[in-house]
Amino acid sequence: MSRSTTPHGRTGRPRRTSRAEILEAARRLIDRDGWEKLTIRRLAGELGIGATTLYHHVRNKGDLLVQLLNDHAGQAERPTLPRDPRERVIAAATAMHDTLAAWPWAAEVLTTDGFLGLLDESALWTVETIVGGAIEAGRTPEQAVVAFRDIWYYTVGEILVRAHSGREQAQAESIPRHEIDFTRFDPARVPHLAAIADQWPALAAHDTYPQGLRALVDGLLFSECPGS
Amino acid sequence: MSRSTTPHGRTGRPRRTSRAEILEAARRLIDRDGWEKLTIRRLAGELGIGATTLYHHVRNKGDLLVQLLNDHAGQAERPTLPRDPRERVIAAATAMHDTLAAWPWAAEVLTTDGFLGLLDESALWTVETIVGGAIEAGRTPEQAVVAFRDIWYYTVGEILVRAHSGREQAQAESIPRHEIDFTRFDPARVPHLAAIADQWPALAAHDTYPQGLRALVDGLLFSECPGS
DNA sequence: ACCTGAACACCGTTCAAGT
DNA sequence: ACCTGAACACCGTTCAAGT
Repeated sequence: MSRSTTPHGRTGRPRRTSRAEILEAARRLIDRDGWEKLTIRRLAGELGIGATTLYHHVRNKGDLLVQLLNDHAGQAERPTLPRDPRERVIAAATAMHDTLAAWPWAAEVLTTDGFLGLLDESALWTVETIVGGAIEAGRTPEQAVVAFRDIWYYTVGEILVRAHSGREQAQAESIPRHEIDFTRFDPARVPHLAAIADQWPALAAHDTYPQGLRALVDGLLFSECPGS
Repeated sequence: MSRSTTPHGRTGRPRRTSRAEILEAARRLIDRDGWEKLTIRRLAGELGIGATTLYHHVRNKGDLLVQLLNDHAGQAERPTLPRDPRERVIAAATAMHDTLAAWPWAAEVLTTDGFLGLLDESALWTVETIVGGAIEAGRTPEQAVVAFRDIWYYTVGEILVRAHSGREQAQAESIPRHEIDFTRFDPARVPHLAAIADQWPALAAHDTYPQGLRALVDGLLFSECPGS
């Protein structure tokens, strides 16, 4: 009982670096320098410890990311869900989207079909809500799973495209981002692109996720002409 | 006229490494070792030249990928397009999808909103066809661009998720892919997931791109109850 | 039980020099 | 005009050793 500060009752050298400290430092690093800069070595530097010490707290870099992700998902607040199944599916998908959009690196980690196995329940309520809503809308469980995956594909695609677009000025353009030369379009070969050329940049700036989501949900779950 | 073998009429040391050779070696490397292994250094090794020599033919790694991508897109054959606008949009999106699915790294490169500026016309016909089809279906040019982008998000998401899932055995799982433990789902908290748990792996194996695409296209372009 | 430096096997990219 | 080795500033990860 003389060591009430070591809860596990372990003996030996007291740990100087906690899981919470590591995740906090990682978040600080991401917020300050961008998530591309989150490396094992830099994180160790941020913590003031040797790079190799980190491997006593984290299995590898992937493990670090998964821990960070679950922590992030756990902190996001759950919206109140509408009764109507269509609106409920949309609310859940939007919550999923917004949580990931705030931390685009998470989407990168989650581009894995087995990603479900890595999430804890604080993040899984979105999946549950979408599948449940689809079933309530009259789909079979199989169709509901397919609907979830299609919504997932759309969501992750939107986030990744936007995340990579956003790094424009942040990164010293490794892929040359020469402004799109729309005048180059040959009206004879690509007439619609040529006609729309000058409006494209303005249109590309819009956030079209919500409309696209509604279209996808309607097509997946309510294709028999919504008339209620 | 004494140097008809140097078409540009240049003088000096003849080039030993051509653009075609570089792209061919890169393809060989990708096919043999996987695209994660395509590095400037390995590619140079494959060609039997110094890594730094490559920088006389390629601006940087991003430039190499874009060249490879345009080359790949140029070789893909164009399907005959249906007259019906819905089927035409779907055919174009599917062609886009299939071309990228064969080379998933391309999708990674293309997760950039400015990607259009990097493609040449052999790849742009899909964009043109989708935008044109949407307009023919009665959408405004603005809506047509939004529709294209939503289809693009869905397509790129599907490919990236599948590409990263496929590396399961290829890569020494850096992110732990412990088989999803579906029994862990608490029926009280995630009832639908718990109920569907045992069927999930089988459902996840299915290719749902075509159905999802149809749903999205219907929702985007034909939401006013298709009854023709 | 916890932390460490040195080392391994890599990256992309630049620069001054060679032919 | 083309090609080169050496070097710079990084990676993730492992291992034997220290406290």
